[in-house]
Amino acid sequence: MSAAEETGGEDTPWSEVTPEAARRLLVAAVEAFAERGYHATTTRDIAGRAGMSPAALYIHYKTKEELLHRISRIGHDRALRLLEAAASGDGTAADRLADAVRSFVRWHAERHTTARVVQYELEALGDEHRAEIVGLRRKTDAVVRGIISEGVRAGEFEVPDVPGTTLAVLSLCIDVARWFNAQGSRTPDEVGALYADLVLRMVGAQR
Amino acid sequence: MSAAEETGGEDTPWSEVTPEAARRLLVAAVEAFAERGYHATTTRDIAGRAGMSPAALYIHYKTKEELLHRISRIGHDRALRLLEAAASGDGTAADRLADAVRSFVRWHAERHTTARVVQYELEALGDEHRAEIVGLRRKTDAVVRGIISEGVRAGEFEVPDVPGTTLAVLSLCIDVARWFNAQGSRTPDEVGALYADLVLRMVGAQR
DNA sequence: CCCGAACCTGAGCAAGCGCTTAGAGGCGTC
DNA sequence: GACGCCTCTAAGCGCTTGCTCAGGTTCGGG
Repeated sequence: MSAAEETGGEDTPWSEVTPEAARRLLVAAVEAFAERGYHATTTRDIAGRAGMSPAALYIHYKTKEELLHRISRIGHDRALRLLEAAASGDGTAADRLADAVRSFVRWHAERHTTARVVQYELEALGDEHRAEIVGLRRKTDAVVRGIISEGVRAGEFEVPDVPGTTLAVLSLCIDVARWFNAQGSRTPDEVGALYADLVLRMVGAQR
Repeated sequence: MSAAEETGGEDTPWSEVTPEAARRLLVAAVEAFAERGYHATTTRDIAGRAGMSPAALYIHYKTKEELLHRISRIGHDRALRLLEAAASGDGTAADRLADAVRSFVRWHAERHTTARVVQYELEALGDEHRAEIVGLRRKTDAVVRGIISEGVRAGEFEVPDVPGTTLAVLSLCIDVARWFNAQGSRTPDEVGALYADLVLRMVGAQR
């Protein structure tokens, strides 16, 4: 089992959120935001799903936007750590790229509810919060570009446009959150394997 | 110039919408929906951008949702026609696939404002309208899967999972609408060329 | 010159929004 | 057993929302 897979299994997704009532509200918000979108979700809906009155929300969070920020922050952190774990593993660049894509995609499929909010509700954030998240996304981009660059330098990959290919690889992986359906015929593992193979083809790795 | 490129140039994007006031409202709605999202856009904002009073909107459209449906319908029609033009061209499967991706991606980049609404605001549609649009998307999927299947049958491509690869190719192309920025360093043509190359790699075409 | 149809506006309604406030209840501490 | 602290609720405030409607303007045809 690779380094990425060891840290990929996430048993208690929101364990960093305390107290328990705050976590219940946050989980309810993730569900609601993923289903309807941030703007179409009401604070009454979130509180209702958590079994509380609307006012209870404001004991744990200053605004509805703070809820989105917390979700986005934690999700981006986790996704970034998955990529960094894979990138820092040993093995060829192809191994590490496949590892990174596999665990990144698996996370986006398995936790597609969270991922949808994290990846597609960015524009609802306030200016400072959005800037913070954009910083995390740049780090994500740098990790993937790093692996691809190393593969090119080592002669493993054949990539004419490294930044463009990096963008495409990440775009492909992220969009899994949009279309993935838990009732569909593919498991997160299957999608991860398929995508790892496709990405190795994209960078011209000899497979 | 290929068949796809001939029909790809779209001079008067919303010429099918009449009268002129209805078109102005629709263009304003596209801009607003793309910037803020459907739910965060108010009818007052749309009417304001079109230089009219809020009430004027309801002379031309029954509801705000009807505006979104019209936009989505026209956009999906146009994207589907681009793909069908490329698919029905002559040339190898690789030629046609590259052609399809090139024009599809170029449309998503060039008209990324429209494409963003068309591709990412689907869930704001009412049930019957959404069902209609989902039908168009299935057609889109079938066109791409058709080209890839033909390439496999002709021995041009080497694809273990045709439906999965089709899904990935379309996902990759569609997501251009999300990240493409007109002020960025890449032109729609450049992105189209890059993506056509990447997709040929994904299907294992000998290039 | 007037009519009717098409188009548009100003004013506003009912409903729903994010968020606040006053106060009730539980709980460990002294 | 009175205390302060934390958590939560009932009620509701001020505002915005999608949408409506009575009435005004414009204009081609008779």
